This record gives sequence, C-alpha cells and structure tokens, in this order.
Amino acid sequence: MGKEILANWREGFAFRGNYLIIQVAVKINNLHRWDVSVTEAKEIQLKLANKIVIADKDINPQLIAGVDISSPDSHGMARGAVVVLRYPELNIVEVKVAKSKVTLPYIPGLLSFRECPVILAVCEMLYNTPDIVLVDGQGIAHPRKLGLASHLGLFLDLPTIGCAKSILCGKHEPVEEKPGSFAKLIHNGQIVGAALRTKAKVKPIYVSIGHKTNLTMALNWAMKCCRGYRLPEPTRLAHLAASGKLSPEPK
DNA sequence: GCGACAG
DNA sequence: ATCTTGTCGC
Repeated sequence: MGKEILANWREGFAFRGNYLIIQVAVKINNLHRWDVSVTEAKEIQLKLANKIVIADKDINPQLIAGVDISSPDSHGMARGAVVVLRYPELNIVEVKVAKSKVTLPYIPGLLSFRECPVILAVCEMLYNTPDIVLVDGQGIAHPRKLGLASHLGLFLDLPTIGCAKSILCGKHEPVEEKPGSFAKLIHNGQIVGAALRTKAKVKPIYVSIGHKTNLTMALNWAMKCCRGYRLPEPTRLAHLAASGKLSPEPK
C-alpha cells in the first residue's frame, strides 16, 4: 500500500480510482494484521466527520440512486450494486453491479471502511451522476458522526442520505402509525436523525443526514422514494441487484 | 465494569 | 448479514 494513499485516506482525500488499493487497518484480537489500528480508524472518522456539509437549501432531484453490497461469499467476494432511478417516476435508468474483495470484517461503527471500497468501485462504472444517493446504513447517526452514508458522501462528493434498517446509536419516542410520521433520534442530547414510518404496521427505518443534505430533506426524499415497501425504492432495488435478483441492465 | 452494536 | 415454510392479514 502506498503511503501517499494512506495519507490521503487519513485526510479524507483518497483519489477516485485509487481507493481500491486503500487498506484500512484494524487489529482484532490479534487475529488479523492490518495497517491501521481501531483507534486510528476512529480518529480518521472524527476528522472526516468535520468535513460533512449540512445543506441549507433543498434540491430538485431528477436522478436518485441507491447503493448496497451483498454479504461476501466464502472467498470474500461481495457484489456492490448501484441503481439510478428517475424522479418522480422512479423507473430504472441505470443498474451497475460489480464484484470486489471485502478485506475487513464487520465491526459496528467501522462499517464504512468495509463497504466504501466495494461501493465506490461500482459507482465508478456509472454513466449517470445522481443528484442524491440513498445508502443502506447510517449517516451521522453514528457514535463519531460518520456512518457509511456520510463517509460515502465525502468520497462521491454527492448529497447522501442514510437509510438504515436498525439503530446503531440513539433513542427515540414511539412513532405514529401513519406513513410519513417520524420521531427524532437523539444521541448524547443531539438530534442525529429520525425514525421514519415508511409503511403502516411495519417497523420504521432510521434516516439521517449523510452529506450535503439536511434532516428535512433526508426525511422528505426517503419518504418520496417509497412505493409500498418498508425500504425506499433506491436502496430496495440496490439490495435486489446486489443479491442478483435484479437484471444489471436498464429495463 | 457491563451492555450495545449499521451490515 | 444469515439460518428458514407456511401462513395470517390487508
């Protein structure tokens, strides 16, 4: 691994095209040897979190994307998927799927180091540039304010929204049953996101700012991308694509 | 010290 | 994330 690349990663300026060779190091019970300790990875997150931009104005998206990765197979290969939909119809404009080697184990709080390379690799294949990207994971609703959606947003330099299926940190009051209802997610006395009821009688999803968005936008666009399922179409379809259940060709 | 813990 | 069939309800 080039020191330059690592240095750039540390500063949050890893170059597009080079991120695949970035190896972020994590040492876990002496089972693995990596290049950066857990402590260092957390310090990197704190630095990157300072670069997150909160949008002051909304946007009128024409293209909304969703990203996800499959769980790695026995060889550590995972499929990354990105689906681009046209808004408001939500019809498929582009689907890309690509396999990458996953090098890090899953560690709560460090998910982005595991998934970013896979997702960035597939996003590099995109012909279209989405206006917003919905991500299957937290944004700033994270112990160090740098969930997958935020980390990805910095690398893509695009507005991102975290749409997680469960809580990483924070608490909230019960959410009304009516779709569109939400309850603020509070962590350390701060509003870090919200539990959003996307569908009646189904558990809420957890929405938070990724990058270049704000909570109002995040809730609004996540909700407007829902079509009768618990998950918004972009991440729902990306999940299907990653698990090989959606043709990697435009319909 | 103990539990919690995105995917 | 994953192991897993049918089934109850809108």
